[in-house]
Amino acid sequence: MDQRLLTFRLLQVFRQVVQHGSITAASRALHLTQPTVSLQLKKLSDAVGTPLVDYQQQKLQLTAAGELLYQAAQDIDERLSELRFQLSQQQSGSIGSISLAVVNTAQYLLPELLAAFYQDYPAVQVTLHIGNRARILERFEQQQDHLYLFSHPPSGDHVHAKPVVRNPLYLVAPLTHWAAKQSKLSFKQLKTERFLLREPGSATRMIFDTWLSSQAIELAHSMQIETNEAIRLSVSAGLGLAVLSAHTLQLPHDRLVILPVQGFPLSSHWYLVRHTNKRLPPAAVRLQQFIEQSLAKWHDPLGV
Amino acid sequence: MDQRLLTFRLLQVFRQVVQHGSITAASRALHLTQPTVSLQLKKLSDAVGTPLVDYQQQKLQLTAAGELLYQAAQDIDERLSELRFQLSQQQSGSIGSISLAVVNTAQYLLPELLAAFYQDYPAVQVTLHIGNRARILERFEQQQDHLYLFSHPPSGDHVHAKPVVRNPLYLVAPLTHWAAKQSKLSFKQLKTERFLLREPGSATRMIFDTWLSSQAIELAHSMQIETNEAIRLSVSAGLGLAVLSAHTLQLPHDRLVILPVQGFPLSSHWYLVRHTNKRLPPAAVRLQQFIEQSLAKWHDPLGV
DNA sequence: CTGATCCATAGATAATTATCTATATTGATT
DNA sequence: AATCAATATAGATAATTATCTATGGATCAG
Repeated sequence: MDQRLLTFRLLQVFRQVVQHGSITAASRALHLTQPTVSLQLKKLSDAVGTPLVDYQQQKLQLTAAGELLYQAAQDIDERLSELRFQLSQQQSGSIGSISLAVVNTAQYLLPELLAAFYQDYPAVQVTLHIGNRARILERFEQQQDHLYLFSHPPSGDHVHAKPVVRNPLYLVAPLTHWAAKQSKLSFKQLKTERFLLREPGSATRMIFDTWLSSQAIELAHSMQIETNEAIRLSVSAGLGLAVLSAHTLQLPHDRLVILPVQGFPLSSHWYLVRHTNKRLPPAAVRLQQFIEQSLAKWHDPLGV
Repeated sequence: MDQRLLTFRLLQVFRQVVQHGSITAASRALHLTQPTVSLQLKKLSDAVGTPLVDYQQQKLQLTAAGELLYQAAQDIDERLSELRFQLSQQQSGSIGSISLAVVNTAQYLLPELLAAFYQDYPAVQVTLHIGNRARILERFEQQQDHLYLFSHPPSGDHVHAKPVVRNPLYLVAPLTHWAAKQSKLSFKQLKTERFLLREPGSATRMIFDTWLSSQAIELAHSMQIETNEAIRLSVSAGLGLAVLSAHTLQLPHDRLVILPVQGFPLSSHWYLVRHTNKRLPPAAVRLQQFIEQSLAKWHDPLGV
């Protein structure tokens, strides 16, 4: 068999000849002239190297080789139909696998959001990577994921960042703190307090540091703690004050009080980030749209 | 997906790109220039309607659509390989289904012969049709079989008949018959005896009738019996004389004696017959060759 | 900053496929 | 013998495929 002479069209014409039982009937069905179909059949038998049809009392029947080829032609046509269906599903975004990477704090945003997404797109599979900002930045640089969620996105030509929700940063104190009773404070009143801070490079830390610089303020005492969860627990226990995202707070459970300090909450956003050059598959486009639409509805439960 | 733009060559080139990991490497493997392969890949993605490859840090990887297409291309290539193998097996004659139709008497020839054939061609399937001459003639006219075995073949333009073995017709008598003691007889001495004959149209009957006409002899008494088996048993029982094929006799079991009548045995052959216009599949060619070669070795156990 | 490597595009050509019309051949039917 | 239906072949043309060379763009290593 000479595969170089084989085309999908020849196989299609052959299948029509078999199914219609004659060259003339097949030519009518295909809107071709009878000599055209006859020649196509001849070309196909040349490609195979042996006759494909025979006539028994003027009735067309397949030779053994023709039977084998017909079955293969059916299998190939069926496989192409399945491919067409798979592609249409994949292109519609209703099926696929997506990789989403978020910094630690963003994990509070996602459980309900992803649960709702799965309701709409049960056949889409989301792999969630959670890490500190440095780790997620590394993944971004290596283009390991489709989408990223940063509160302080990287910058550069290859970064396509879009704010999707506000992320107010509140100054919090333990319930028993003297400042808890005040109705209005300035930050200078608190500059001798101990502040519990995240590691350099974390978004909250960067934003707070930037604000302090803009106010020409230096903290007297600070203590570095690695996770927001530990910071919350430490503030409750009276270890000091802290700046935390509204998305991480769950008052009144937290046993914290938000201090009404002038200039607070610090304004910030969560950004949905993707690589500028990376083409998103349809399912990732769906997830992006879903995140944007869902988070657009978010209202700060702590704000006026 | 636009199947009209798809060719086997495009799929083959695509598979090479994936397997070699780059367009340049694939072009070297295919002995094509790099722009050629790049353009083929673009044509394929145009046919599918979406990009098939992506680059992550200058490293080629498949998109989701590319994964689907690659799998389908692999499946199709595998199916074509299977077809090629099946065709080569079918063309070699080592596989296939054959229909063989023989008249009643020829059934004695075949068991050992077909047993030996199956030893050499275990994957060939032979369907054997046995009937009287009229029935097999009908099958021949309707081109229902690949091969036929006649002792008196039909004639005409569409008949391709080849003698494959001698078929001597002996005159037989019961052991106790007066003629059994003679060392030399002429037929005229027996013309008053009762002859047990097959039905008109049977080969043995036709050949014997032809001989009688050539000798200007008419039988005084005759009795028609439908099967050779019944004729043998009847001769043994003393009902009369008969003309039987050497292939049907199994002396001494038969309790018969062959009369040494001048002009006997009548000379006859078995013919392997096929339709002139009917193209034989390779396995049927094998069977034909096998039958010819096997029966060429046959020696009449009753002759000198 | 330069050179190497890989990929994409433009322009071009040869080969091949797909299709047409015209007509001859074969076999069956009237 | 004439007619009809189906098929095969010849000659021709338009469309498409497959491939080339030339060259520009992007990225990385030295």
